[in-house]
Amino acid sequence: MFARKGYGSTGLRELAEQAGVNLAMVNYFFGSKKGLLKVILETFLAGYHEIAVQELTADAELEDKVKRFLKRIIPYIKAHRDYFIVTLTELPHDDPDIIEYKASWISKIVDLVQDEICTPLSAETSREITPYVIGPVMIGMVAMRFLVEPIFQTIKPEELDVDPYHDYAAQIAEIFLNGILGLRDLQSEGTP
Amino acid sequence: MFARKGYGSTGLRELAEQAGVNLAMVNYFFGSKKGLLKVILETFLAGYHEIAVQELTADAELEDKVKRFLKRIIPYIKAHRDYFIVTLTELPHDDPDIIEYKASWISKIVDLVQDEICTPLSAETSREITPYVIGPVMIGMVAMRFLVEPIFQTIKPEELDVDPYHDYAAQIAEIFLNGILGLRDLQSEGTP
DNA sequence: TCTCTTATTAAACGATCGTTTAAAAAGCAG
DNA sequence: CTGCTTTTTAAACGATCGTTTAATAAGAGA
Repeated sequence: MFARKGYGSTGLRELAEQAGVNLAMVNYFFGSKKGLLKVILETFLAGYHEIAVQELTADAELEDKVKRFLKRIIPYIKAHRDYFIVTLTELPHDDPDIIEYKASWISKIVDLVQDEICTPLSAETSREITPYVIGPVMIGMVAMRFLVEPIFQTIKPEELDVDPYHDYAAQIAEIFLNGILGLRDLQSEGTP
Repeated sequence: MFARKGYGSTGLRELAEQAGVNLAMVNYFFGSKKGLLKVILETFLAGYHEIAVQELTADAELEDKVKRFLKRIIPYIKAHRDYFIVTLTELPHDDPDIIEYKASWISKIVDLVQDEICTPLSAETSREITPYVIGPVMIGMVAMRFLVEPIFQTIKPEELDVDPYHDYAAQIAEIFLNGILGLRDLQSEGTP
């Protein structure tokens, strides 16, 4: 409901009703409405970070690590789409508590991108890109699709039967790696 | 206030107070709270679409068109950051009225990307990518930075004095064009 | 069974929500 | 000034908000 209607527009009564529990249970278990939001953020970001650590710190080439990361993170986002949308769209909102909480997670991911992508990248190529550029670029490439998908379903209903995410990870990986590495063969696997 | 607190969490009384007008004026001029949201969406999307038309339908090479588009659209988003955040973060929310309204704009942009990027791309290279992939990818690359910037300012306050968007358009253009074209010279202009 | 902790409930709290109303103020052509 | 439209105001509308309270029910260990 947070993902669909927005955090602020979701009432706890309707939420409790849909969950099949009493209204007071929300505050009893989560402390407050914001506490419920925090659990959503925590759940998604912890899972995201775990995948990033596992795939990006692996002992492999930069290219393979990025490919494997994308091949895992895209199904992860797809499976937890609502949590992801909440995490993303509630990002800039002004609660200092929430901001600082997310900052602690994102800080870890930034360090990871720095060590595992930016540093190897400047060694392999002559390119110097900060994680503050490349991080949002990578996430943005992957993520925006999920945000606009409800609208795409409105304007493109005839192709809804085929999986729009077929080979999506491979396509994103190729574009991203081409983008940061500068040169790649056009006919790589996964893309027609 | 919509960008900072979220649409649903923003009250019209506080909004009217910050605007220095009477509460009833909002409904008098905008009809409803949702009407105010629509004006924000209309304003941003109309400006975005206009830039896309001007730069992407120009008589030039695909590469130049994309570069020029990004060089204009990034300052545009930067200048209308709040409108952009509202347009983006209120994207998937479930009001059919809002969904259909945005769909009409995004449909135009999708057609533009199809005609001006995807079609020329499949001619120049052997690559077939739909606008439903490449559109979100391009916007996502550009946009995510603006979403996470408040958090970056928390975890990276020491570099706040330098403009984080210096050469940003050129960097994004290079990564994106490398990404979709597959091969590019590493030492292009604008990137150290 | 008894005791103590945990879970669940209905009800009410004060506050704020978006919207509407009716009247006053301002603006303006004739 | 006069008549008429547009703008602005204060007040109130009913509804819903997140949260709390106090009482009851359920559960679990001794």
